[in-house]
Amino acid sequence: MDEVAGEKLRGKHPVEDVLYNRLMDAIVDKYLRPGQHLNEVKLAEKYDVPRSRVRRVLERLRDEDVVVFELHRGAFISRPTVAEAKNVFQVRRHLEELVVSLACARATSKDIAILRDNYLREREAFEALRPNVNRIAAEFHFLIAKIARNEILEQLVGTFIRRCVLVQSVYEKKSGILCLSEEHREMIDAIAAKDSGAAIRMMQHHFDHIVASLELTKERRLEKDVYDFLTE
Amino acid sequence: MDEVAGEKLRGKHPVEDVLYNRLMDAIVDKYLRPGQHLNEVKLAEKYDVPRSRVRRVLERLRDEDVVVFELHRGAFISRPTVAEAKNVFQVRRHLEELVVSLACARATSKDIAILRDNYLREREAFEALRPNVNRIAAEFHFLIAKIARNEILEQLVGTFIRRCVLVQSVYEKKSGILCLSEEHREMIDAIAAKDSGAAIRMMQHHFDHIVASLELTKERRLEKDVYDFLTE
DNA sequence: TTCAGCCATTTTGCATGCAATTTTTGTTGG
DNA sequence: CCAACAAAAATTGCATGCAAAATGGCTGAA
Repeated sequence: MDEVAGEKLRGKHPVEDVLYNRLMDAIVDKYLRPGQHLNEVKLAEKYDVPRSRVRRVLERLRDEDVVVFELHRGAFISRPTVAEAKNVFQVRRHLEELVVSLACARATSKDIAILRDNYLREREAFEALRPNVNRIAAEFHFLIAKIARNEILEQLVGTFIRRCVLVQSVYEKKSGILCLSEEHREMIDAIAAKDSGAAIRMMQHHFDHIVASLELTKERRLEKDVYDFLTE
Repeated sequence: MDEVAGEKLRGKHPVEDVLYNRLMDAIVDKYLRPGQHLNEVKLAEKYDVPRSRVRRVLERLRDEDVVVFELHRGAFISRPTVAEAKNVFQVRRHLEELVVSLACARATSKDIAILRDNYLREREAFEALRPNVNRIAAEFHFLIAKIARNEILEQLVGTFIRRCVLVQSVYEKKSGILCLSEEHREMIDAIAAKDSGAAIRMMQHHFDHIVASLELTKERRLEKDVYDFLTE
């Protein structure tokens, strides 16, 4: 999940990467929720970096559509609408069809081992009710993308995974925390067998289940909830 | 091709959009070729804007992978490698399969009319040997993306179209300037008939032909060619 | 003549500071 | 007591200026 590192040519700075990763992790772990305002000077003070760097990082996040800038109001964690949510998942689903197809053709036994390791970690985290299940599950999809051996696709899928986390952060039904790791396991088997037809079908079903776990009928506004917790 | 306009919320500025569009047009029209260095102060003087704005625009182009920054050397039009070229086209082809599929389902008669108009303009420009054929042809693909009515997909396809122009700018075989407008016409017919199966196949063949028109066997370095014309 | 090493120039990277705008708070009048 | 208005505080947007780094030219020695 760290396609950020190792970019010396661009005007990137290790300090910025730290802040970038912290913020992104906070978003993926759903600690920072959509609608949240990100104060530049406070972030700058907290991490002891000049404000210009904070701003640079926020702009980087904006370019990934993870935060939104409002004129003279600053940066906010972006709050996808229902339409955006559907569109993002539609595109991601399609992208990952290509991903598994390529992964089936190119996966080595070592790749499969890495996937199986991820499965075990996800299962373990799920059973122990650890909060980082989501991150491990997201990593699974990113690992397949790496196996596809198309760097542009890999990077693209990475950004879509993060955007989808944001969507889930807003629209996920709290009730049914369904276990999706078994679907991951089945997909690994299909990839290992190089059965791309089966793998693509599994991926489609997998996304059907994920989207089904979302409440995409009405808009939700999270930032209000912060104050509305009294009125409900 | 202008998904830039109308974004007041982001910290964007009309003056920046002008420069952005100028640069992007220059790239799409293959006036600015890959490897070209972009001097910040000269651009700033030419368009009479502070350097900070030029820089902002260049960073925006960098985020679309159209320019590359090298540390303390500045911005260059990015020069895709053979591997990148293949990967970009692979992803774009797959994305546009989804695009036509959706377009078939959602195209109105007005949409079809817009496409046919584009076809006529492309054909006309082709026969008149006008240099803007490429831009019109690129616009065709963008128009279909708009018809698909998925804004995220639309925007994404837009960036991939531009990256592919860059690839063609480097790797296109000079010899056979083949006429692709007929394939566009056939695709319009398929979309009008709402025959998504046929439309997808057409799109695939279309991309086969485009990729076939590229010389993707060896790396090409354009900026060297400027000087290598003596040695060949 | 040629090449290595050094200095000057050019160009970018980035921190600082000011101006513009929003948000909040305090006050006054109804 | 509440609403409307005004002033102040906070926060962002952005231009300017300086420091760091790379390129190109120049001198001197082999």
